[in-house]
Amino acid sequence: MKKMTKKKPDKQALLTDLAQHVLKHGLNNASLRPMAKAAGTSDRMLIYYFGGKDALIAELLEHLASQMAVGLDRALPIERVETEDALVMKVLALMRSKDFYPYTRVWLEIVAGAAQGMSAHRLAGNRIVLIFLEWLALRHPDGERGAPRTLTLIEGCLVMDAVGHSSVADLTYQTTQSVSR
Amino acid sequence: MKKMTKKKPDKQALLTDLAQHVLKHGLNNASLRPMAKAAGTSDRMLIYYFGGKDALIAELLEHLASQMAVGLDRALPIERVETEDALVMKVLALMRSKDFYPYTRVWLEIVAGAAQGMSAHRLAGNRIVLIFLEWLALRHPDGERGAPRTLTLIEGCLVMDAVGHSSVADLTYQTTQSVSR
DNA sequence: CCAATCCTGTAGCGGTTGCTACATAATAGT
DNA sequence: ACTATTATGTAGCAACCGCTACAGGATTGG
Repeated sequence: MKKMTKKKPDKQALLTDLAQHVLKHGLNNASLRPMAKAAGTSDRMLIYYFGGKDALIAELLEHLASQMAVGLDRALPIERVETEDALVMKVLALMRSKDFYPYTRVWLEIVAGAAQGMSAHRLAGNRIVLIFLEWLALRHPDGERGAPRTLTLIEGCLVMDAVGHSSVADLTYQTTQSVSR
Repeated sequence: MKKMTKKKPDKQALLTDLAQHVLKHGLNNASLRPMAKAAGTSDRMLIYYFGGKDALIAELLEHLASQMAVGLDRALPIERVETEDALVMKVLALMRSKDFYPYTRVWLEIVAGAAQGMSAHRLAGNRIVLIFLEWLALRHPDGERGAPRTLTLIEGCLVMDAVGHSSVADLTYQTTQSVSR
């Protein structure tokens, strides 16, 4: 009974194609048949591999989180930035960049889904924040002590960007002058 | 030819019921037939009144924005709060409250939709931010100069909340001590 | 009162959704 | 070589989607 020989045919490759499709077309309207076509298979096979759409989405989100992690690591070297403002500026430039923005977009979908109580989204979103925090801590002038606040600020900026208020977002770090706290 | 007598039968009342349904069940999965049932009509009539689903959603988002505005005004009196941190704390408590959270939830859906390029969502989201900024400026210790940064911070906190990282959100204002900027 | 317009219910259309039944081909293990 | 397991295509199902055609009822202007 040696049945554990070939369990995963190429699931990883499949996931990469699926992620590609979702990054381009969004997570909400991702239905089996279009995704299957994008991955070069049939809906029939997707369900065969993953067991159902929910499971597929869960694995896909997990994959996206990892992919996002390596993208982050590759984008900015591990070295401390002088000030929080400079760090926010750099990170925002990355998140808005043509290459990375698809991830930002699907990230916001994950957040919305999590808020609606979808557990897979909540799980993946939670992990992504952890990844991000760790990543930030290595570059933040205050290390892991400063990362949470900075991340929160960045997320707020992404929200502003999404609804066409990038200028509001920029106001939060360009003006370093005194703010009564 | 006096045809302009009864143009809007009760559209406003309809919108209120529709909004109620969306606040409870989410914006993404809002399809005509369930919404119609929630509003006491038929999908047939919804399309007759609004012209189509897209137009309905657009009007609905507009309605939600207004409803949100009055909700905000009613929740906190117009008086300046001592510090930014205290203000953030108060606003967050509101956004997380049982009564208001449905709005927060659909707000995140609007943001995600806007990021996906849905114009109605972008429009409504943009307006909501303006409403929020104005509302904040009247309560912020620094007035309209401090509102943008505070709003961005709050939005970031909402994102953290959504994915189960409220503690990260709270770290951003509970610790008022020095942060190198 | 008649006719024109407005309102609304019924039924259905063409499309998509996730998923399954069935048959078959390929690939093993012995 | 035979058999058991795995892999994959074809066809289709029941449910839902937004929307429309049609008909009849209600209302209103003349």
